[in-house]
Amino acid sequence: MVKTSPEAKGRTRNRRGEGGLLRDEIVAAAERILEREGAEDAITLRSVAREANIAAPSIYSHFADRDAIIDAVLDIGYERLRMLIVDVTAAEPDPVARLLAGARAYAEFAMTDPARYRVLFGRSRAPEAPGLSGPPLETIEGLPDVWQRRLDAFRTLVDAIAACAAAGRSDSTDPFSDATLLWTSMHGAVLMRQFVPRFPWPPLDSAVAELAHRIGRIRD
Amino acid sequence: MVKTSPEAKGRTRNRRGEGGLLRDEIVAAAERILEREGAEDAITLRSVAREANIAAPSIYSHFADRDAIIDAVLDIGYERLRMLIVDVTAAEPDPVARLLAGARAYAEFAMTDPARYRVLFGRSRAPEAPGLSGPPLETIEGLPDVWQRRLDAFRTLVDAIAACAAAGRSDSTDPFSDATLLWTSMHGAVLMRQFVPRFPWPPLDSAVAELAHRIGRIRD
DNA sequence: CCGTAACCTTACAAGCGTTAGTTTGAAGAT
DNA sequence: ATCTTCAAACTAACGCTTGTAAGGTTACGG
Repeated sequence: MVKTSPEAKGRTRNRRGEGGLLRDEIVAAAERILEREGAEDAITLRSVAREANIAAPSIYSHFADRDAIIDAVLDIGYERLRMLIVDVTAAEPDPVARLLAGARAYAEFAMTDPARYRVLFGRSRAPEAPGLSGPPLETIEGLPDVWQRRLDAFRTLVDAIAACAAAGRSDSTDPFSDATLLWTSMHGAVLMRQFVPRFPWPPLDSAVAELAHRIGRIRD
Repeated sequence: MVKTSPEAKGRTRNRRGEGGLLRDEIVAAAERILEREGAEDAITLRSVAREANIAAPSIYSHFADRDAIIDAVLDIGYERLRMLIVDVTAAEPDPVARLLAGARAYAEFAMTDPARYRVLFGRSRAPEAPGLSGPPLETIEGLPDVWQRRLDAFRTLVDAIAACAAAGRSDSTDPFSDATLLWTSMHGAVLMRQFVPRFPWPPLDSAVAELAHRIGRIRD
């Protein structure tokens, strides 16, 4: 019997050599679940399999285990965030405007897709990727490759503040420290908004702008 | 059969009317698990029962369900934090010193007991307590009683900034907004430090002091 | 010595990650 | 046009943990 219906059980087999197609569908399914359910542990082998209309063990052809799926979701997420910020900042010639645009984009990313953001930057389970724990490093250069890519957005932030300072628009004497402060502050701002939505929050945009100005020491 | 507990099975029964004793032991067990495992979902009925050397269903005499246990842990946690801040700030006559002391205490609480802090302010699962979701409110006065108590520490922060402004030590014109910014910023600072321990973080104390100064608009 | 508070054992249905073995059907060879 | 092969999917099942229901036992206070 030929199954062409996409909803029916079982999947029309991929062509030879195109098994990788399913891999992408699995990740996409995992992302859909994450966005819909809003919690990382809603991503189970079986839920992903259901979502992708697949038998659970079929996943093992493409991923070593459950964590590998989540890692894939993570990588895509970090890349998406990086691209978003690059896109938004590249167009801005003015350093202050660039800083603000980047910060706003970061915050909006977090609020638009809260579950994904929480997985990216607040994963509760096993942040035991090599290099995540251990003694603190002198510079982020010492972090493993995975984190180099993951913290690319942060580097953009450091540069943005440094550019403001170089242009005489900011009093920052330590762009790295100030970027760190600004980054974590925005992190807290978006997470708390997600956690207590009914709190009388000021608009996120103005909060981000205030943080950027005060922490980034922007001249008025 | 594997004995996971050093204690023999079964519990010496409490006296009549003292069943409440076990209730406290259950909560204590849950707190121990949370601190040891570092994740909220390590608190299961059965893990708590094991930790308390109790049969799992015995918990139902004292708690309606799993969530009720966590709620109890939450309530204790919020109260502990509130007390800590009250203790630390009550002794300080100088408003700026009081602000700094309170902020530092908050941050230290979060770093000393990371798992508990995350459950208090970053609970991933079902923040569906009445009033947590829904339309945003005009003031925090509209939040339900549970959250009134829970946000007591925040009120202290608003007052502290207002006191600084009143004493001419801060340029804040909107203590509520500034307190909000400062609160969420500290939240982000501690969470990120927990999430990426190897990042070359500046000392938490100085980060908190910087945030308090810049966001609280403390005069130099 | 009874009633009942306090705690117990047993059991169930779900759901999980994972392993093992089997079917299917398109690609390439004959 | 037919056969062969094997990647890509399947079904079945194991062993585990979970929350919870139902009902049994023990020993203290009246």
